[in-house]
Amino acid sequence: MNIKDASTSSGLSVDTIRFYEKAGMLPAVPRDARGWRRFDGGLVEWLKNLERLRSTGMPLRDVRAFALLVHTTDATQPGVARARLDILRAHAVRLEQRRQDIAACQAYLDHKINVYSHMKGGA
Amino acid sequence: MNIKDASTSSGLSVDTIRFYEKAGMLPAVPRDARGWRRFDGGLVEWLKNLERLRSTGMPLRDVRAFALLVHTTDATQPGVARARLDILRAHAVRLEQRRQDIAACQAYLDHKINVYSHMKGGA
DNA sequence: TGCTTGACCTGGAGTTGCTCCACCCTGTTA
DNA sequence: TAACAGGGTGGAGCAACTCCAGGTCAAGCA
Repeated sequence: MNIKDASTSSGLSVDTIRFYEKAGMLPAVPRDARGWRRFDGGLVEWLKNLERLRSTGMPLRDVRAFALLVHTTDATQPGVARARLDILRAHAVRLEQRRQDIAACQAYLDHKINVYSHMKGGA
Repeated sequence: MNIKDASTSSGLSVDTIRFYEKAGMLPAVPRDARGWRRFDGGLVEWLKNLERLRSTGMPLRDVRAFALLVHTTDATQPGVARARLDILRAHAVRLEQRRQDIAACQAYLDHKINVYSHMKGGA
């Protein structure tokens, strides 16, 4: 699979994929004879994971740390699974915060939309 | 109220408040004899609105457009309420997308956390 | 055969939205 | 009178992309 298709299936832009590779968030990406990146199923799955984590606000430094743990260590070794868990749990906390921010903002929007909708000049 | 207190009650940093003023997202902020900004109740409420909108990802250009509409136009004039509604409704759509992203990521995290938790080296 | 097209490559500049910093002014407190 | 706390400004720095110029290479076509 070429980078364009990897972009389409992962939801990351072509530029972002190249940026992530440079930033050390991908395992070694194989190249063909022309020097083009080749993406197999495992790599595309990893890109999808990155998209999930980033679109919900995990900082790049955490993503990079997680990537390093996943691609260079063995989760069955003592401490490694724990280190990965710490990063994921921290993100779970962040998600809960964001969920609440969104709920609060939705309440605000519902109220304002209701107010404006009933005005003379409104919808 | 000084800028520090406005920061505390709005949840925006002092630097961010000054940045928003420069970016044209606040109505005229009165100054005292020393040149210090003074924030009254209405201004603090507006800062809280900005915090809600920004923390949930409304782009600055939309916030700026909304601020301009709110502070320089009369919502009872034809078209004005409608213009404000358009911006708020666009954000409501964005929120729904984010809610879904978060739900999907939460499912991913739950799965991964479960996997790592049951490993030898895990928690 | 040479020419154009299209998909990729790289390095680097530009953008958004803050965040930090150095340096300055002023009222109060010891 | 000196230090301190709270503000002010302009500008640099940073995160995370995004865009762009200029280049390579294989395929299609006149």
